[in-house]
Amino acid sequence: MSLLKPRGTYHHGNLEEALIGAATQMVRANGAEHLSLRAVAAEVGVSPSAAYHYYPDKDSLIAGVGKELFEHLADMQEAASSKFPGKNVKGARARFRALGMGYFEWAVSEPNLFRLMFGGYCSIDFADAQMKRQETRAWNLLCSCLDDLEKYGAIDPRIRPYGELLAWSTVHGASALIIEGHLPKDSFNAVLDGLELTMGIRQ
Amino acid sequence: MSLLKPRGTYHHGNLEEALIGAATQMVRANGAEHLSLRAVAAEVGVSPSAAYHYYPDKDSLIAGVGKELFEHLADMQEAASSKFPGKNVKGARARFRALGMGYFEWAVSEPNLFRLMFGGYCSIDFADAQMKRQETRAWNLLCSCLDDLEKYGAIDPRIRPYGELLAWSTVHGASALIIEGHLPKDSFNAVLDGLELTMGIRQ
DNA sequence: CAATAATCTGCACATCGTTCAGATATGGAG
DNA sequence: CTCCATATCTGAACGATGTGCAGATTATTG
Repeated sequence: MSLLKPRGTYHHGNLEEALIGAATQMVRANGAEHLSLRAVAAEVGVSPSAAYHYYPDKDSLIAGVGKELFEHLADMQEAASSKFPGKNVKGARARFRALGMGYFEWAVSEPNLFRLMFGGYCSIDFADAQMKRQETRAWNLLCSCLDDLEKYGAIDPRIRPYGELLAWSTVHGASALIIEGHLPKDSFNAVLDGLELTMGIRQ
Repeated sequence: MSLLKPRGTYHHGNLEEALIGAATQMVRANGAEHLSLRAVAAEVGVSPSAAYHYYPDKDSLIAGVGKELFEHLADMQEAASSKFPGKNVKGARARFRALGMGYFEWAVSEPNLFRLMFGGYCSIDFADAQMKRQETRAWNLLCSCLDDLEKYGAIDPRIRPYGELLAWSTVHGASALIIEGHLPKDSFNAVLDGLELTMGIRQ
């Protein structure tokens, strides 16, 4: 199914997903604050009103984009983590680093999408079951990585209970601050180094 | 000078600041994404075009709000820090905690303003000299607090070089994640506890 | 008091989100 | 195959928005 409706036809056939796809690309390029529902509809080859059959308003469309992005982020985290399957200290440490780096690189490479997800642009209910699951997927990756580190004695056990909270907050905060120009890009490596050092993560 | 232009008059007398003031209040209440330049002008008792004498477009007005907010944040950090002037470990530790808590409480009490500052809503050039100074003011508070901790031997010296970066990233990240509903509000205390623990900050 | 500059208004335009009546296609029942 | 209910989409319209411009009003300076 293509995004653009074949001309001469009346039914698109794939509108709901096509709208999300086009909206995602336009947010990616111009930022969520400049997204125009009319432009999205035009891009897909459909009248503006057609969108209202699938999304009650523009905010819902943006929320739809956000939901897909959170799935995508969880997928990426899984991919990053599974690149280092080693069942030993080295593997666990590599996974930790890959999770943090993956998060940051996603943020830096797609700042407009990252802002949409975390900047209050999309009104997603994160208590919602389906949404919770996506967040939990990524969260669990981090937890089990820390569990592994603990199992191998490669993390300070007094610190372990704070692990997920600290790691996510730090990595997220550094990513956000760097994206917005408050910190230089190359500081992220130092952040990861510092995080490993402070959490007592060692070879 | 009041915000509202006295009726029957032609010149406002204080438009530039009045616009910022009204805009700040409206962002505070409804979020930057719903700010209307026309509504701001109306609130101040002036025609929409009048605003264009002081700000070339709506984004610049929002940027003006942002600049003031960064000044305000630095002021608050100074106030929080100066509440604990003790020239000893206890004082330095209290300052560290107060800086983090102040940052978080500001974020939680004014999420819309916090988003405007850090969510990519305002296009501020943080390389700009005046802007740099405000950020540096807050940054220096953190640095000198960490310097004090080091001086009193209350922080792991190996970790010290990462201190500012880690503390700001972590506190900012936790604040942002909590505001957006990704983490529960009460997790911030744990974040601060964990931060002190991992950085080796001790009595 | 006169003239120049600063400040503000009124109107216009294109664009936007959204609504709604009605057009068009699809799929199932007879 | 035909007919009809239903899903899907169009077109025109409304009010609101950001912004530009010509000109009105006030302040300031000589």
